Order: sequence, then C-alpha cells, then structure tokens
Amino acid sequence: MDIKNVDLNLLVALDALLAERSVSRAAVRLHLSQPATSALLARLRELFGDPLLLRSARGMLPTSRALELLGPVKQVLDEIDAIVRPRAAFDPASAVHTFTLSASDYVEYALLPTLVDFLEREAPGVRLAVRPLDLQTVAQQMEIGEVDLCITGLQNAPAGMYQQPLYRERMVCVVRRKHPGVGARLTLEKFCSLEHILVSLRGSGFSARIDDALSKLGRKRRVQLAVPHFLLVPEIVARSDMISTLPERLARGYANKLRILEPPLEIEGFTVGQIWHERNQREPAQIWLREVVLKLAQKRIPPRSKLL
DNA sequence: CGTCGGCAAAGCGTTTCCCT
DNA sequence: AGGGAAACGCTTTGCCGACG
Repeated sequence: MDIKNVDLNLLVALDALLAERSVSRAAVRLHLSQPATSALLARLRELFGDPLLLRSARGMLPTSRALELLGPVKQVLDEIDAIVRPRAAFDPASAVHTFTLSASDYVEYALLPTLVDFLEREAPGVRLAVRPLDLQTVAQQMEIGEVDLCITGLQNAPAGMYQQPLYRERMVCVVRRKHPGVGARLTLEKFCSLEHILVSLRGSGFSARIDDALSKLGRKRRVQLAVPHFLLVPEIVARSDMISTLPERLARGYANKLRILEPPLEIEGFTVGQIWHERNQREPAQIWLREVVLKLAQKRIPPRSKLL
C-alpha cells in the first residue's frame, strides 16, 4: 500500500467512529451526513481488511484490530494537527522552552543575571543554554538552528542576519585599588608606561584599535597579555600592577577591587546588539525573547556616575 | 512547448427507503 | 431508532486535441 493512495481524512473518520462507536454520532462530529459517514466506514473496512465496527445488541462494537489502531491513529492526528494549526502566541507563564544564546562572557556578565532573574519570575518553564561566542561559526550555528540569538558587539555581526542595537557601551581603564603608580588622574604618559592586558575575542594579536589611536599620537603601549575572555581580566588586574581597558559595565561590577579611570585618550566604545537568523524572524517565542532582552538591556543602563 | 477548452470518469456528498 | 444501500447530482480530475 502506498501512502499517497490513502486519503488521510479516512483516519479522521476512523478516529471519530472509534471514539463515538456510532456512525450517526461520528457523522455529527465530522459535520457529515450519516450515509456519508457510513460510506467512509466502508472504505476504512476495505483499507484495513477488517470490519472495524460490528453491530451488536448494545450498538457498534470495535474489533480488536480497531482497538489496536485507536492509539496510533490518535497520535498521528495530534501530530498533524500540531503541524497545520496556526502558531499560538507565546505564553511565557506556561511555555516549556529552551533558548540557546551565544554571547561573550562580558555579555553574559552584563545581561545574564537580569535575564535569568526575569525568566525565573515570568517564565518558569523557559530554560537557557549559553554557548561561548565563536565568531567564526556563529552564523552557521544560527542558520542550522543550533543558536537562537547571538548577543555581541555589532561590529562583530555576521552578514545577512537581522540585528538590533541594545545599548551603547563605553570603555574605561582599570587598575588595582592600591596601585602605587597611578594617581587620581591617568595621564597618557602613565597609560603608555604600564603593562597592558588586552582582550581579543578572536584570540589573535596584541593590538587593538587603541593602538591605532596611540600611534596617531606618536605613542605606543606594551601589551603583556592577550586573553580571549573578559572575566579573567579584573582578577589579574586586581593582583598585579597591570592596566586594562574594559567595557564600563564590567569594570563597575568589580569596583570593590579595581579603580576605574577615565582613559587619557579618545577610545571608541561599541554598540551591543542582538543578532538572529531569518528563520527566527516570525517565531512567536523568538520574538518574545528578543523583546525581553531589549527591555532588560535598556533598563540596565546605569546613570553616568562620576569616575573615581 | 505550454495553455486552454471539452469530455468522460471518478469521487464524494445528499436524499430516500429498507432492514435489523 | 439507527445503520446500510441505492439512486442521484454536483464537483473534481485526468485525458486529449486545438491553438498560439
């Protein structure tokens, strides 16, 4: 038997017939006349080579073959129903869902705690999986659905994806609290004389845009350490005499261990944004997630407090 | 080669009537 | 009362030839 020769509506009729155990009542359920439903039963009998329902003194009784079919038919119809039914709006309170994010550890630090807190309260059935950001493969990961949403600096955004800015971040300098060589103000002289820690997400090289800016001023700095993670940096700075230039949100989180200083030269900040593939553009759950991330990201922007 | 119109056959529904 | 079968009618489908 070939499935393309089977009218799948027969299974709908079978489901109704077995549920009602009456052709007349099944007809009502199917919005058909009794004879039409009877004809459907005849076709089902031929298809399965079994009488399926037998007349008895107490009405129509299912055969054992019919009882065998009951469960699988119901399951198949439920699955088809789920495929063709229009998507319901995402209901965070009742939804059971797992989102996969890709983000740098800085973004995790800046956004994840408030996001997790929000989800705990508003969407208890929603889980998060966070993958480390790999700029080489994140586009492909989103394309095949391994990653739902990527949150990163928009200068890193892969081409051909939807993107939305979340907030603007600026860069500040940090040294350990009791650093002996740094006074109230960080001079360019001092900045260039200290040993630097550089964060390079691509894990390559010891120079960044700061170094271009410095060379235009005829200066240079010494980068002693290049790391691929942001969160490592505050700990190392707190235990050494090194300096680093970090996103302000991250630096402020370590204000008890670090001194935050205004950079002695113009250092361009960056825009953090969310990036997603077209496949997720109209998905209700994904739209909800993006709205939540946007709301929380904008709420978190701290007031421009005075720098130490 | 693709499209359109006519025709026959098949499919699927309803009404009506008969049987259990 | 309720299910099945026959008769009937409408719609859809498939095929074929004509035509641009």
